[in-house]
Amino acid sequence: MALRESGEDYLESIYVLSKRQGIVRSIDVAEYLGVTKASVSKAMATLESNGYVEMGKRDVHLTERGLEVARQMWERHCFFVGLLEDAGVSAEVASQEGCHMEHCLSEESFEKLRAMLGRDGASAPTMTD
Amino acid sequence: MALRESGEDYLESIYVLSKRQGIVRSIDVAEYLGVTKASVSKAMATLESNGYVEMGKRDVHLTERGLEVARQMWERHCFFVGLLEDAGVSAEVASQEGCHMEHCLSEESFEKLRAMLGRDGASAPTMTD
DNA sequence: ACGTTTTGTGAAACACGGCTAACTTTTAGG
DNA sequence: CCTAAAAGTTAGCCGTGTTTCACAAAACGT
Repeated sequence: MALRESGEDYLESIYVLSKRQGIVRSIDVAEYLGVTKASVSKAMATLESNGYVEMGKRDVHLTERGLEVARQMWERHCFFVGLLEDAGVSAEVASQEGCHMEHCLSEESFEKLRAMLGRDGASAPTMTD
Repeated sequence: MALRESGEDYLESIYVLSKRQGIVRSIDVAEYLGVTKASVSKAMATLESNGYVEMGKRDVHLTERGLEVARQMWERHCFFVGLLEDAGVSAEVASQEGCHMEHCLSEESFEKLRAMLGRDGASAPTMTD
C-alpha cells in the first residue's frame, strides 16, 4: 500500500522528534503535528501494518523502511524551507508551506531541481525546526 | 468557505479550456481533469454556491472571483512546470507534478519565490498544455 | 500502594472527493 | 418529428483522514 501525504508527515515527525528527544511517544507526534492522539493512534496502526514503524509499549520508532522515507522527507523539507527563506519568506510561513511542497515531487524530479538550484544541503534548517 | 486544492483545479481547467475553445461544458472539464461528469457536476454546484462560477443551461463560466483564482493558479502552473522542465524533468512529468506544487504557497510566498528565481513569465508554457 | 494524571485505544461520526448506476434533459440526425 | 446519442444530475457508496467521547492502561507523586 502506497504512502499518502499524511503518512509521510507522520514518519517525518517521528524522525525529527527522535533526533530531538530520543524516545518518541504518540502524544509527542500529536502535539508536533497538531492532531489528536486518536488520529495518531489510528495512523500508527496503519503504518505499522505496512512496515514503516514499530510500536513498543510506550514508544514508536521507525523501521529501516520508514527511516528511509522519513529522511527523504526531512531533506526535502529543509530544501524547500531554505529556498523560501532565502526568497524572503518568514521562517514560520516557510516551514508551514514547505511542509506541503515536500510531497509534490518524485525522487527524480526533486534531485534534478536541487541540482539546478544548487542548494546541496549547506543551508539546511536546524534540528530545532 | 475556503477553496480546496480540487476546487482550484476545477477553476483552472475552466480557465484553460475557455481560452482554448470559448464555451466550456462540464463534460470538457471532466475529460480535461480525468474525472467523471458526476464529479464535475457536484464540484460545480459547490463552486457556484460559493460564487466562483456560474452555470448556464449548457455551459459553465468563471465569475470575477473565480477568474482571479484561476488566473493565479495557471500562472503558478506555468511557473512550476517551466522550472521543472528547465531542471531537466520531462514535460509530462513536470505538468503532473507542477499541478500539485501550485497549491502549496500563499500569494505572498509565491511572488517572493518568483522574484528570487527571476522567471517573470518569459518561459510560460503554451496554451496547449 | 493507592489514587490521580497522563497516555493510548476503540467506536461512531463527519467532511471531502472521488466513483457507479440510474435517471432526466438536451441535442442532433434521419 | 422522433428517436438515439450525448450531456447533466441525483442518489448512494467508498476510502482517507480527521474529530469527539468514553474507556483502559500505564506512570507517577506522596
